[in-house]
Amino acid sequence: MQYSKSTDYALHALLHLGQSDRHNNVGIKELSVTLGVSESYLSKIMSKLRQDGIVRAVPGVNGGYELARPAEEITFLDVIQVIEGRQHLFECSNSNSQQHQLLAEAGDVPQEHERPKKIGCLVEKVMDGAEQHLHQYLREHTIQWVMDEAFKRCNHEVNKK
Amino acid sequence: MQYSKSTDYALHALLHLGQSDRHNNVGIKELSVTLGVSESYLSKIMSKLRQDGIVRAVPGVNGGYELARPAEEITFLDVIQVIEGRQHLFECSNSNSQQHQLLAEAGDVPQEHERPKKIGCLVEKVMDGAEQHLHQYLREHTIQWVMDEAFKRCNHEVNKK
DNA sequence: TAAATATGGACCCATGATGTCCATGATAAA
DNA sequence: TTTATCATGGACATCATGGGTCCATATTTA
Ligand code: SF4
Ligand code: SF4
Repeated sequence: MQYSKSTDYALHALLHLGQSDRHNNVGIKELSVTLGVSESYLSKIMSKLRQDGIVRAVPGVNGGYELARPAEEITFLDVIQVIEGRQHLFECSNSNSQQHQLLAEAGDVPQEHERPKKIGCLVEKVMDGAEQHLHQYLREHTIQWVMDEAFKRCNHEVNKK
Repeated sequence: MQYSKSTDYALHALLHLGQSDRHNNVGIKELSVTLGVSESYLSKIMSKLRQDGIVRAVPGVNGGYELARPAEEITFLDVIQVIEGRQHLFECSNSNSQQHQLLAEAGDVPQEHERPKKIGCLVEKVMDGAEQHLHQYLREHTIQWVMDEAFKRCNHEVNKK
């Protein structure tokens, strides 16, 4: 259970776009040599990012990519969800087993008025809770945050001299 | 990016063991029909759980599995790490690219005394931080917790009548 | 128009998840 | 001691997905 390499590439590509000047779009070629990934593969990733409104793309001579919105509005969660999809971390695969009856209905039979009762599974409750915590943290960190931190470190390094 | 079905099965198997009486071990056959999974496959999972000290197994007539320690000491994180492994959620795959130089050294050259400086990557810092939050939540929820909640619900249902 | 650039479909390969089957070993009951 | 019961682990089989390449096409600017 790991994030794919594509997520790695996407994050680094966005960081490069962020560091480049605004309104100065950078082509797939430059991104490719900077990240050390083939143009073919990287273009697939950039295409996804464009479809989800993270970057803008302009074809033709001197074309390329640029961030579609300020770097402080692009969170890690945004990027990850574009690449990895939005499926839940945990999805029950045997809700028709005997186990399910026990856990979901807690050994009791609530048959009045035929309500299915939608109590909500306890296992999913834990897993979804965990996922929420993960997502909250990823939502609080943006591309801009990384660039800011890098800048601070740079200054600190200079002051030490 | 999703937890595997094996994790699902492992959790449910442990819940079943927890609900069964202590010192009354349950065989792979019973687990198999309860969860609706083949004996062959489920036994692979139970074997893993045994190797990591989550359950105990005794062969022979009237043999089977039982929890190796109290249910309140078996966390969701324990189970997940046994099945999914202990690799990090994010592992950098291109630390020799040009990007890396920029981010890890923040555009500066700390060449005094040849220290590699081990500053720590900012991207990994975010991802590992997120992973810590995820793990913390999973560490706080145990097999016993699920059983307790199910019990509460059962009581609540009875009181309403 | 021509060169540069992004887009998207078709395809390939390696790896891992899921699952089955069987030979072997260990244990307790008869 | 014998035997039925049960767990263990290796060898496969199958399938989905990640990771990646190649090429034909469309779009834009010089
Ligand atoms: S109790 Fe929850 S996880 Fe278990 S089978 Fe039912 S829905 Fe699935
Ligand atoms: S900056 Fe971090 S994530 Fe990026 S290449 Fe270096 S180690 Fe990897």
